Amino acid sequence: MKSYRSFKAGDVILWRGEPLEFVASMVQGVASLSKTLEDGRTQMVGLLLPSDFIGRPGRKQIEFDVTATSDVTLCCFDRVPFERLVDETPHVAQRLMELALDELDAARDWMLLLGRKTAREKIATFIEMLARRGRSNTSNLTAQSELPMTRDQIANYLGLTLETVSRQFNALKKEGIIDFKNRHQFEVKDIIALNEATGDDADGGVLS
Amino acid sequence: MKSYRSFKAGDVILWRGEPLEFVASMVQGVASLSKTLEDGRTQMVGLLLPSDFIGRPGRKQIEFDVTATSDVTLCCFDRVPFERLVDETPHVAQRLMELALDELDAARDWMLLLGRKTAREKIATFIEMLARRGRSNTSNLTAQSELPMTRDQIANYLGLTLETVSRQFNALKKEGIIDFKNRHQFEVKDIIALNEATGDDADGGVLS
DNA sequence: CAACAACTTTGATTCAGATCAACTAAATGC
DNA sequence: GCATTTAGTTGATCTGAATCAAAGTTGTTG
Repeated sequence: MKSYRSFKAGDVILWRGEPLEFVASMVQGVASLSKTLEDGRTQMVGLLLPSDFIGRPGRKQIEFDVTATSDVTLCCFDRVPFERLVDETPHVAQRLMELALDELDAARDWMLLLGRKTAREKIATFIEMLARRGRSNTSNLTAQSELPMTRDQIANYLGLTLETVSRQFNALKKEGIIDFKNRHQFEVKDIIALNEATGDDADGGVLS
Repeated sequence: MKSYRSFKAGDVILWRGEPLEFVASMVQGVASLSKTLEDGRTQMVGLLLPSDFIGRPGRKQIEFDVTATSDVTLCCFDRVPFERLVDETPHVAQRLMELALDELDAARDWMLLLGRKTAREKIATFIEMLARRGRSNTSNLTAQSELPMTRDQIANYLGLTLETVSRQFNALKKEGIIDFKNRHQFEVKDIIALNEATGDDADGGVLS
């Protein structure tokens, strides 16, 4: 009923349109949801971090590709018995609705970012999100965080090119707002300036 | 329990963060969901057409403004008894989940548009969507459709400026792909060319 | 550890779409 | 039906980010 599956960085976990045989919970690693245009331009439409859920109650297929961004472990459940469980347990159905609404809110925040934010604002928002959501597991207090993707993947998430991502990271570093321990570990040095750089309402994060 | 409410074009139906007193179904008109940055840049994150649902099962507030784009009539239900109905009727809860997943799919398609499509592709996608979704009520066969928003609102929906919207509409008109009866009535003259101009996979619409 | 591949940075140049600025057409009110 | 306002078009110019083009780094593998 329950099984673990592993994927290497770069592996495709699910293709768009493929029948969904299982639902899953992210155990470790980072995966991305992405959509592609005819000519190959791609846009990530979601990130899956540990504890996130993969699956669509009542749907037999998905409208995007799911790809392992880093090495990934999933905890999988067969779809059919899982759906039976959902039908029989209102509490679980309710929880899934909450998750769907959270994803919807996240998608809409990202629409604002993609449609209206400058490259600098996009990068600042992305860093701020990682610093908040993907806190490194050793301590909750250090601002040291993982950057779990390549510049190219970040570009596809933010609707930019990898060159622009690189330039904006280095601009924020030069200004002393962030610092890099190495290419995939960063630290927020000035959270106030970072928040200002996102373009969001000052109280946006506090209220939500 | 059930009541009708009317709004004039431009009226704000709900503000972000406002407690949700009611849920509603769109009876007529068009409303938009939008988000705003500190400095006033705004991005529409959804459109509500007749028969669409306003409300968030289990949530007491919304994360965006809802504004009447044209004159709007809503059929409203008090939130508390509605939630009781949802809790007691699995079938209704299931239907709401379906609606949420549809919105999520729509949001993700729009993320691809906002992040990766050119101005021309955005306009073509928008027209194609209206021609498909908002077919004029007199006949299902004519390609005559309503354009239920101003150039400025369209720009906020597509992540463009009104000038660019105007230029791209006129470019498509000059190419004979669409034609305008007046500013708010258009007709698709060449559906093949329009589809090509969207940048989507040729089979995208057929499979979904 | 050398050689190779993958990723990142940096610089020069270009271009799509934004911005600025008139001007025109359509609604709305008196 | 004329005046005023609001919405839309069109042109000129500017600019942020894309594209093109090397180098420089880091990581991997025999």
